[in-house]
Amino acid sequence: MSAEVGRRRAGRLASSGVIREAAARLFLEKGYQGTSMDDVAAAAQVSKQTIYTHFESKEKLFADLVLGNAETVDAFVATLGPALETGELRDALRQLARRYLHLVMRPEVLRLRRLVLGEAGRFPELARLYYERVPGRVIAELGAIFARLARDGRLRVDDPQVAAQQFAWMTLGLALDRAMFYPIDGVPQNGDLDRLADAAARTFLAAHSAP
Amino acid sequence: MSAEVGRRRAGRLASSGVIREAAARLFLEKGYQGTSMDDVAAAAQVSKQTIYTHFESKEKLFADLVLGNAETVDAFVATLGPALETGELRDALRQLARRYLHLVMRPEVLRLRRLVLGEAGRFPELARLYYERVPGRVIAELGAIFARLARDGRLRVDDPQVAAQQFAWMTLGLALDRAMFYPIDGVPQNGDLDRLADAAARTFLAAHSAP
Amino acid sequence: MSAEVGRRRAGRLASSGVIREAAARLFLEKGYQGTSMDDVAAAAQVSKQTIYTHFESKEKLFADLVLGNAETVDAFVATLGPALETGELRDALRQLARRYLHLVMRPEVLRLRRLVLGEAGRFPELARLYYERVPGRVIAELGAIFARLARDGRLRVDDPQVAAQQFAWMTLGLALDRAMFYPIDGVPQNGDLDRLADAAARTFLAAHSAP
Amino acid sequence: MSAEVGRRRAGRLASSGVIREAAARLFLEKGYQGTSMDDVAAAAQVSKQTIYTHFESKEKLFADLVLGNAETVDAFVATLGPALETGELRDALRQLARRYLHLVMRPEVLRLRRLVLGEAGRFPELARLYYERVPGRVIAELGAIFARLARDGRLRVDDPQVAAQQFAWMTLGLALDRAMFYPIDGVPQNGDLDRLADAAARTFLAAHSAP
DNA sequence: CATGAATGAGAATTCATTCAT
DNA sequence: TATGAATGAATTCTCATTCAT
Repeated sequence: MSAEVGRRRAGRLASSGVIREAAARLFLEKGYQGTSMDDVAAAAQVSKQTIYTHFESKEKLFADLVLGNAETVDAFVATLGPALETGELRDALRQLARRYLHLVMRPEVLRLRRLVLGEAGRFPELARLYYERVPGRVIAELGAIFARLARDGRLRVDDPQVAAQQFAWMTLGLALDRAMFYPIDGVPQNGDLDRLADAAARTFLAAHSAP
Repeated sequence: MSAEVGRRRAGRLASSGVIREAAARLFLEKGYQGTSMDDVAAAAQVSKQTIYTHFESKEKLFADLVLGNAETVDAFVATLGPALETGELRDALRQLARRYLHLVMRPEVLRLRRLVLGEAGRFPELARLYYERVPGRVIAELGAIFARLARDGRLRVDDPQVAAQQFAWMTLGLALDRAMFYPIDGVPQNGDLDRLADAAARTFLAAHSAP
Repeated sequence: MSAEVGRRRAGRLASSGVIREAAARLFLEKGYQGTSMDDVAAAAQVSKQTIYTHFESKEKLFADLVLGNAETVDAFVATLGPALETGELRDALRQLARRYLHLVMRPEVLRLRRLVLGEAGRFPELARLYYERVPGRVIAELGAIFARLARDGRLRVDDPQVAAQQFAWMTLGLALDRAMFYPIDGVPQNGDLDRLADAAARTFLAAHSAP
Repeated sequence: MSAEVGRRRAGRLASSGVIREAAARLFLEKGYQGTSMDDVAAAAQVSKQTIYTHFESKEKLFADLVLGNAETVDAFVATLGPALETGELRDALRQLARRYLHLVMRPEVLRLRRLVLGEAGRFPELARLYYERVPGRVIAELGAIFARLARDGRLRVDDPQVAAQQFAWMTLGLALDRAMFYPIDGVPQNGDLDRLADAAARTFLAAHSAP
């Protein structure tokens, strides 16, 4: 279940990378069960045994894919503090809500999320890790920031963690939940997302802005 | 040969129901792919073919289970109007948030939700139906109620549908999302849920209560 | 394997006939294995058990159908003698060749022939019976007539049975064989058949007409 | 690990051939439906999945068998021209009729023919191909030869194709048709076949020999 | 005579994984 | 490192037939 990421040696890189990409594409498109090792081998243009040279099992290959993609979050999380702690809060929150929602509604992200959810029964540990590294991480970071904003008197909240959850879920809630149940192609358009994001920021501030 | 008319249909109804129950239990516990028709037959103590006498295919059996359980929602939805439109709003909203969150966090509900999400790729139509009949339905009803409350001057909202989403997702958001990724047994306790519900109601009113 | 034909009692007739017709239609269209007893029951609009009330088994039902349709041959065979033994032989032979070929190329006949051939492995006895009662019967009768014609000096043949076979197969040969291997719908048109029949009669007479 | 290069492909070729032979034996003996993939696997002493490594499906395996055996015809067809276009025609035709009939009445050929006929409903395309490559091919070739003989004044025919059909079916007709309906073991003996072949040649020449 | 429910024995096909080279 | 061949176990679904009523 450990990621096997980052320790690639030169020789392995070629096959390993090709396999990883092929597997990612197929898993995201057709699901875990819907993807056979034969499919992966064919898509990566290697023999099936070659996959087993690089990845112990289908489960390991899957775990590698899921956790290997958590990097996007790092970049996003890193921007949260700067974005919120400088300049005017109202505007910053609105911008943040928009960016957050757009990020989460990207097809790859939705697909990965659905994939992990769908296999949470089979891979509980993996699901937990994914949650902590991706959605949980954003909310935790947001909570920390809200705490600092509250301490500085720029926000009025009782429990910053709870406030972070409320902000996050007011923003994402419906759009994300709907997207999980609907075909991922037919996802709402940018304009709609902006409206939702703005409304979330507005409500949040109406309740929590410092007097 | 004609004296035992009394328990004529016993055999039939019994099988159908027994199969349904066994299938429900297994699907919810082990997922769609994780449950074989042999498993269902064994659990229901009927022959495999008997299942096919009552249900056209595994897919139909699955659909029957998923949509057959949408009734719980009817009861809940029916209480929304009365609960919110009489008496003091603040208290009613808090009570509602609690009831809503408790309902959604019931293990059967979580399991079914996860099951449907996990199979949304394979059964897009079914996922859509489930969404519309269950979570979508609650939010739609809530939106209608908020619209009436706004018209009567008891609530101050721009767009009642958006407000409904915000209220619903502020309430459920984190708890539900976390539960989807974690083993369903280890779900938060009542006290925690109440805290979250109360906080959601408070934030919502802080932003939207009539002046 | 015995025919069960002709001993119908009033009460049974209704169902029995309906079943027989439905079975005939289905067997001829979809083959023996391609037709399930469920199909027959559905087509006949009776319960499956009702079929078993009238026919001991699927095999018996099949045999009943195959042998029950041999009656068409009786009528045709009865006309052979009169047709050939009166009037001018050349014309009579040509007419006969045409009628024979048209009869055999009728879709129902082709279908039944193919059906029996296809199941000859499973039902050897039935195939033998069919052969004797249908194609074999015509050739035997033809042989007898040719013998009489030879005795009367109207035909010059060594072995009337062999002559009958030659006449029959010169007439049918290609058209029939081809039809067995091709979809039965796309069968040659009347004009073509007539040409073949005429050519067969001509060749036969060129070789065998009395001096 | 690299010393045994000599028998490298043994395993592979062995399996493919063994499977093919086992399948041929079983299909010809018990028919398409009568032969299960389990049977084939057992007869070939390989696992069922190994069959699927070499043949995409049961249908493909069947098609492979049916069309793979068309080569016998090549050899026979190649001899037709030389046999008929040199030497005395009367004798050549009689010899040809005998060889043709004997070839067609070989048990393997009869069995394959019956197999294809029996499955013509399920595999129309395959039946068509078989017809064109095997019986149709012989008749077409015969027609071409008859055309040349007619042009050279050695044969007197209106339509060489029709004459070819008549010759072929006078020769094969009865024996072949009967054999299709009867158990293939109890087929007529050589002497009988020769009599039929001779009679066919005689009749054909009586009608068509040049004056 | 008629029925709906039930069944046991197979059917083809798929899949993750390993072996010999 | 890479491969093609091989496998055993499992899966969904079908079918002719029989029981209880």
